[in-house]
Amino acid sequence: MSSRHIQYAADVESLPTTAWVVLGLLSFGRELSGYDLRKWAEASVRFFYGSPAMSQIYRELRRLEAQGYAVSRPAPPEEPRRKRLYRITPAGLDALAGWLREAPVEAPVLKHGVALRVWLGHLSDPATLRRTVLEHREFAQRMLDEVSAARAVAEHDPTWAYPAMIERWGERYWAAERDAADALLADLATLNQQPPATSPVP
Amino acid sequence: MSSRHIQYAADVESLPTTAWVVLGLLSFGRELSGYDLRKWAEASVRFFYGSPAMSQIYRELRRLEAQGYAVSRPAPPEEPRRKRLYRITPAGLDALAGWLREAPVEAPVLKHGVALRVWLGHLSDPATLRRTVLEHREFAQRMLDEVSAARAVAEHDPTWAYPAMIERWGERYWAAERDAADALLADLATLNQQPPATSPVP
DNA sequence: GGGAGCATGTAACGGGTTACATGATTGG
DNA sequence: CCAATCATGTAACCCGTTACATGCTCCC
Repeated sequence: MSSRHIQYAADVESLPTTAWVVLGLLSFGRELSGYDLRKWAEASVRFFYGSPAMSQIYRELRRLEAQGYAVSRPAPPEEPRRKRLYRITPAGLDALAGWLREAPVEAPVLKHGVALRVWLGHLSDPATLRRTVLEHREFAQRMLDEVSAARAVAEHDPTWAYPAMIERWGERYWAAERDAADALLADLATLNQQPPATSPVP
Repeated sequence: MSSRHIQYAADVESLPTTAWVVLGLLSFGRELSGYDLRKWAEASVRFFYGSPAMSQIYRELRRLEAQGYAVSRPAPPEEPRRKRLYRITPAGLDALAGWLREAPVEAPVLKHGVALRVWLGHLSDPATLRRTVLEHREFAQRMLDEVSAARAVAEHDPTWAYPAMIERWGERYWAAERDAADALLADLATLNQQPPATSPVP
């Protein structure tokens, strides 16, 4: 109803990024349920953007459908389970492409509880710190293993070239995270050797 | 008022992590204003946990004081500016140490808008993708420079051993982030060379 | 004089979480 | 038969953000 001419954005009540993530999953062309989307997000998006809660996914799906960016239908009776399948619309593809073109890229968000704890090391003890970092090292290794497994699946198919590329990126990221944990463990060790630093013979 | 005997936690209506971050800043012993805390967070915590909004810091300070974890006083009249200075209390130190000892370490939160965009590369174009990643590369380099500068300040003082250690960790983290961006740029380049991949001689 | 930075807040909003509720189907 | 998984939601909560309001002081 506005008198302005706006090309791509008649009604863009700008959606939260999570909505674009969900629409992004649908943009690969498959018809999926909320549950499916969750599983897939756990196996892909999780490594670089976390994975939204189920309830959040359902909310975004309803919103996307209200916006005309997706359509849904109940699964046909042949399907054993009652569920609702979502598909992206041309308008949805357009909107997603427009978001990619125009929305400014937000700075990456990092909340690193392990770094926070070491930073407050003066209120902790060496053993606890060491254990915390070691657990994180194992977590990073696990993430690396999982993202590697995910990548192995969709390799060599040009349709999945970009997801595969980001999975490679994820491998590098989590390998670096593991290595940084190792370096931190080494730093912690040298710090603990220092206090009795009245070294007899230099 | 409870009949139970609970050593460290008579009334722990568990605070959000941001409150512990603010209390953590105060745990280094200085008496600071909300504004001071914000500046300091920008120069330290930001590199591994983001930096909360001013309004959030003020809110947490009020809450910490209500809990008895911090006390405040107006700055003395000698100070040119009207402000309120906060100091950690023994109870606050106790509570923070208790949190470090007992609270489970949350998994690190990562929301990487650049990875998200490349993951959706099929809806974008090579030039845009390349520019996005390049900008991120520069962002990571900037973060690296800034954390290095911060580290240079407090080096070699045992009081700041743990913060310095985390600044070293931050340098590794942001260097790795920059290198991962470079690797991603290389991957993007090879992908763009591939489409005319009817290679004449294998 | 005026802009940059100092300093403290209030108000509105909403995104994303956990907890809860419900019920079907599959497979050991 | 019973647990795990599939499948979809509602309700409450609150963290954290942006936008706004206010006024001071420093320095060019």
